[in-house]
Amino acid sequence: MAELAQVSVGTVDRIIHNRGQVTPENIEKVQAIINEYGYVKNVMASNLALNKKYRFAVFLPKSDTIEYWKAPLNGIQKAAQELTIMGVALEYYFFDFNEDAFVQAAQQILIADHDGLVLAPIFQEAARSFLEKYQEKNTPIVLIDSNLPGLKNVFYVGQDSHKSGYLAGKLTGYGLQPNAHILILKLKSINENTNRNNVFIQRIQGFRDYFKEKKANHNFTLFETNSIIESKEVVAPSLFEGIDAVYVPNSRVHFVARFFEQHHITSVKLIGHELLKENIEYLQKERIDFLIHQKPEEQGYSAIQFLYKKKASQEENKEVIPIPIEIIVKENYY
Amino acid sequence: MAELAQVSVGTVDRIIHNRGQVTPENIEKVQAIINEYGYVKNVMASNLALNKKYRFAVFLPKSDTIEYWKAPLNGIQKAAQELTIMGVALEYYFFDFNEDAFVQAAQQILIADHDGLVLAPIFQEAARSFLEKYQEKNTPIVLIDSNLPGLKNVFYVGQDSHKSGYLAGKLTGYGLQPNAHILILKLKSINENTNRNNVFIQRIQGFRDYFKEKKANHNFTLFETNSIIESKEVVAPSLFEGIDAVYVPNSRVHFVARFFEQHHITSVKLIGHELLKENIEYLQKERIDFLIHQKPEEQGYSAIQFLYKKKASQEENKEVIPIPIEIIVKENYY
DNA sequence: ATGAAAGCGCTAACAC
DNA sequence: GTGTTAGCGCTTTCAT
Repeated sequence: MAELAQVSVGTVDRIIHNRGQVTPENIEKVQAIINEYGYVKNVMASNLALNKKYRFAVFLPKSDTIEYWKAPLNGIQKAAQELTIMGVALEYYFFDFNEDAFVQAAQQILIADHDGLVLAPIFQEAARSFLEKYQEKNTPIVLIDSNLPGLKNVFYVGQDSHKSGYLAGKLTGYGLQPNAHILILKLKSINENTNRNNVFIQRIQGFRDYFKEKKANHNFTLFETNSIIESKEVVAPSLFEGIDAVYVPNSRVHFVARFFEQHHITSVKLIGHELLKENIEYLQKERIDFLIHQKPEEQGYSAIQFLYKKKASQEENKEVIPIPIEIIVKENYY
Repeated sequence: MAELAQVSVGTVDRIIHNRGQVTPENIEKVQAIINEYGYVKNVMASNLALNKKYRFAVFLPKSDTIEYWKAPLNGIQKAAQELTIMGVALEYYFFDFNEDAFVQAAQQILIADHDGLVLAPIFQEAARSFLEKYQEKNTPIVLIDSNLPGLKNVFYVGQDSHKSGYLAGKLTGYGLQPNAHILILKLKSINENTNRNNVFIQRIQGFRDYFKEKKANHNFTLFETNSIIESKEVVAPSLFEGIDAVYVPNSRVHFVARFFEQHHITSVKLIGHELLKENIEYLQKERIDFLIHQKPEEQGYSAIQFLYKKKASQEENKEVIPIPIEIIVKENYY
């Protein structure tokens, strides 16, 4: 910078980072030049000189067994790649999908040393007590996928479950006749006793709220079941008799689609969540009408970007980073 | 890099940029180390040393009078801001929405000197002859918003009009009864004689194709009109009698929504394009059911990012950068 | 064919 | 309180 015009680089530096030790006159002189010439610091040179390193911990379920967790990981890796030149390095802690494994990984994270943490708080209680200890490190924490309300100093990049259930309600209701019969089919999954289950519950609540608010006079009927239909036997086709639309609040809507396919059930609308491969397959086959999701890759991506910005002190203050809710049909999937 | 392990920085540099002047032995030695240690060049240091500047020309209609053009400009500015530290500077050429102004601006661009160009080829013929001359500069060109087929060495970041019309067909047809009556209402606009008009034509074609392919047996009826309904008088409410759904292939769907509002026409589905303020207003009021768009900010953003990557030779080779087609309803607008 | 050295813009340690 | 200086990793020029 044009320090030549006035003083030395040292002084300018002290002023810019207001480390004090400068005469008011000088600080004014330099400020004037800054304003006049519209000086902006060269981030690259700065980073080069600082040679800063950021080490973030990523705490997620193993994604080689559960497709659902691949997407956020992809986003995380993409962000990591983009940010390596900024000195960002990730340390992964993957756990098997059970509470013991979660707790064990948590232990390791506590003894390790990082500049930030992103985690999916699958096991609510375990996550809570882990985070309480972790918070003493005074290092930013970003929750992903499902929230853990009531913790302060914890950021959230994830879905708005109630809102997406509400949207599902809208799409389901759109074009249905009055007195149509809707079935909410909550298929059991490994998430049954986890924090993810709250996501499904909130979606269902959102779904119901939509009809309560908008179609109250339409005499909709809502069933709810926890049946599993991975094997045909568990559910009888009769369950779907007289039903006009089925809403599956978790990612298992493809089971229903397959069931329809096998039993030649057509003309029942089918709405679900998440772009899992199998869901896409039935979307393409036009067995599923709508899939709703909040780009999970983007959640992972944003979480890492957020941590970086936070550390590089490029402001970034909001507590919740919203991810748009997207509507996917066969015709706009790509 | 670990040149210390072998030779001097100079030699390493020559190898990395293969400028020759190196013994095969050395090039092998260094290559080995590169592979082993997974060396990746520090882009920031590189840029610092190179002190490179990129100047891109942005050639768009004035957006202070036409809301439609604000969005891509926003995206462009966002990208510009992110890339200033990479030495990117933009030069804007805005023109009034007429061919003369377009041609005049084009002249200026031809005499100026840039490292890349992004433009909206509103006036097809004028744009064509301009681009033919511009291509001699041998500098990358990115088309935005509407394509100009048949030009080579020209990239496109924009919408897929046929596909989005097709999607509009799907959403319109979803939930309609057989024998429903659909009106395609093409409202006249300033774009009538421009390349943008092709966008609308292609959307309509996509819309029709959807019904041809999927609902042929449903006995849909399609009307088409070029009426303007900015003043009430032009269109009579009777036009909408017996109509179940209206599709407006351009961004003027809010005129229809307002017309419905004024004439208390309800229970006619309304589908359109673009998230203009006024369209959003009627989406919120539930007068418009669906709005389809391909994030125009993202188009602008991607265009600039593309140019930068192209120049910084970070590969980037595809000719068409796809922008997802998004479905917006009241419940997922934010 | 290769090495040495200056400089890109900024930071931080040190000397005055 | 202020100036000087080395060095971040890379490019480029100039000797050798």
